[in-house]
Amino acid sequence: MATIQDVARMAGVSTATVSRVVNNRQLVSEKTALKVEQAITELNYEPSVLGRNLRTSESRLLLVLIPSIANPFYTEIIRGIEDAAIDQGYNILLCETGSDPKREDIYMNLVRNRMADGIISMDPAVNKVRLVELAKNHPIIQCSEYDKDGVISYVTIDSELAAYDAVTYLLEQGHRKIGFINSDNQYLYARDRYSGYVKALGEFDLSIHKDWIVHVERVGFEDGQLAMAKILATEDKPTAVFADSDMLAVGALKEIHKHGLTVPQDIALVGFDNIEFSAMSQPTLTTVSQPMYQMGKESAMMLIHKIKGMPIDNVVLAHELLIREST
Amino acid sequence: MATIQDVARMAGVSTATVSRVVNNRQLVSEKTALKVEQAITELNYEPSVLGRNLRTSESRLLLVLIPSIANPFYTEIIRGIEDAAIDQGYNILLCETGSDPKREDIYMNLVRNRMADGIISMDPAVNKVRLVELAKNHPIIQCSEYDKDGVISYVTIDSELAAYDAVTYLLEQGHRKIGFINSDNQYLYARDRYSGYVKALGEFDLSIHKDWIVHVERVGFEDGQLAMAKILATEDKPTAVFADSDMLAVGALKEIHKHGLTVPQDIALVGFDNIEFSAMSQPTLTTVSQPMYQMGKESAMMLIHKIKGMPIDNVVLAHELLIREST
DNA sequence: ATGAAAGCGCTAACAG
DNA sequence: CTGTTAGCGCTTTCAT
Repeated sequence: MATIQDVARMAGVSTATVSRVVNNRQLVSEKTALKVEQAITELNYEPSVLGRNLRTSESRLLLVLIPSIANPFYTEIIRGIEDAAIDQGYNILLCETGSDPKREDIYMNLVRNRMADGIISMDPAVNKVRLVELAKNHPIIQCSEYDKDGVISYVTIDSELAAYDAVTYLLEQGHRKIGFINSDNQYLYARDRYSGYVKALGEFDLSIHKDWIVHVERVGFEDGQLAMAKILATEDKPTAVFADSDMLAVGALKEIHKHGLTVPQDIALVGFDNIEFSAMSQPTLTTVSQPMYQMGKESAMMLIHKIKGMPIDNVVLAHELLIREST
Repeated sequence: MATIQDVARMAGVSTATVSRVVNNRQLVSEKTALKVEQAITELNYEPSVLGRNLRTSESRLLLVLIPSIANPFYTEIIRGIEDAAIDQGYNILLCETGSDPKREDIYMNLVRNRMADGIISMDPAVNKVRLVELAKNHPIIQCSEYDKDGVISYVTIDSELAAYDAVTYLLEQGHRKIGFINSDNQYLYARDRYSGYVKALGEFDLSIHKDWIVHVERVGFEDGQLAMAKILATEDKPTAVFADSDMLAVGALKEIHKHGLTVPQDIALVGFDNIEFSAMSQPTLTTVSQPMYQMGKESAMMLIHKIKGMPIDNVVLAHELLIREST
């Protein structure tokens, strides 16, 4: 591996000149620049980012914390982050935490250690205390998940309004018995969506029917199945169900079919997130779509601005109800 | 940000001693170690990996190249890589290339620049020339995809045998008209699976029926739909279809339903990969399962061994035919 | 336009 | 057991 020294020696110039050629060609005379470039190709020289970073103390690497890459919800967001980051000369480091504090620690240390310049956290289960602590000294943005009162800047949608819109749509379709498969209340978005659900029912003078509300710990296919099984086991079954996530909805769908019922004839179903598969299921899923690509893009830009010391504001983006075959 | 110097000064020792406490506590007397640790917590010191890496010229970072994180096939593999890597004191850098040479370049440069110690490539469309070139100077492993004659070590399954097994199973079920949705022939695995398909048919004295074989450019849901539409448009429809990937199979499933046909009664369907969704579709998909977690684990271990200069051998793992509702 | 020299934060001989 | 010292590869004043 050739170093800047080797190039300098071969070109008969100083390392400073080589560095200039690599970074600011215009500061060097055409003639020497040519000599240097020749040496560079000859030696197959590639500057060591390590040396450069140590000197400039920036890595141009962005950390993206996600609980699981298996969750398709994050796919589009990440694409948005990536595009914006690369456009700004940054690369991203995808970190799957599995919501495991140990893994989180390893990755958070990467920014402490100056291996990365900042973090975009999308993990709703992340250790908030540690994250806030870290945010004191390092640029950190939350995407999708957030704290209302928090010190950490965020990009998100209005979860309460989104749930309100979905449930209101079902009500307008004539449904009066509406079930709700929701995430654990430890998550702010779950509490927000619950508020939206309650508010929508309230406007139609409907009261809460506890049996129709099921909380799940994880947001997976099986959890959706189990939750739906519980709802179907109630005496007075709902005619529509709003699920907090498409993964849950797809699980619910499977369970409904298993009971010999049809969607949307027997039970209407609304999901959340507009993951790729929600358009592939049988029937396709009505769902609340978040502007995921844009969320990613916005958070990357916010983070980079923060890294550069520019002022930033929280961003709340608009959602959209996608009406498909399941309602 | 405190540096090792600050800690040394505060503890009244040399930087070497601080370094020892951080890396090899046992080389330092209990008393001084305590003093140093006190200073470390006091100053909230975190060693800079940049400095360390520059010195040791290793980053303990592994690059994982995938075409798309959206493809669930890679999920389990990555989990395997991650577990093995973390266990060995390495972290992984997930790089989505989108099979775009420019993106690939950026990521490949990361190892040239000594930001990463090695690469696990899972991109079948990766620029082979560049990869082979890079492999001359840097540790690189291919996972799932590979070159038979190649210089790059790999972990994979026997694609030909896997396809042979799947098609033979359909033949044993009594099917004689078997369609095949295959990836583009530029991919070695596609050619291998074609051989397996031909071989199985040959053993039952069946000849190739060109109309029943459709090649797709991408391995997505829509591609599966389109391919199946073509097959269903043939005069003499097959009674079974083998798809090169579960994503294709799920698309095919949708198309079959659209035509008012039933699986497996009218058409039996076999997928490939055993992605999570293959167990969620309606009906669930018979599929060829690759030992994805183990593939990931093996490739990570191989790469780390290679980085450490240990000798390594190619690995071919066993597949398994998972019989479910679609056949 | 170019070179000399200092130093980013760390580790690893070597010496004591 | 501990300190001294010499860099790892690079950028960036400060001179010239």
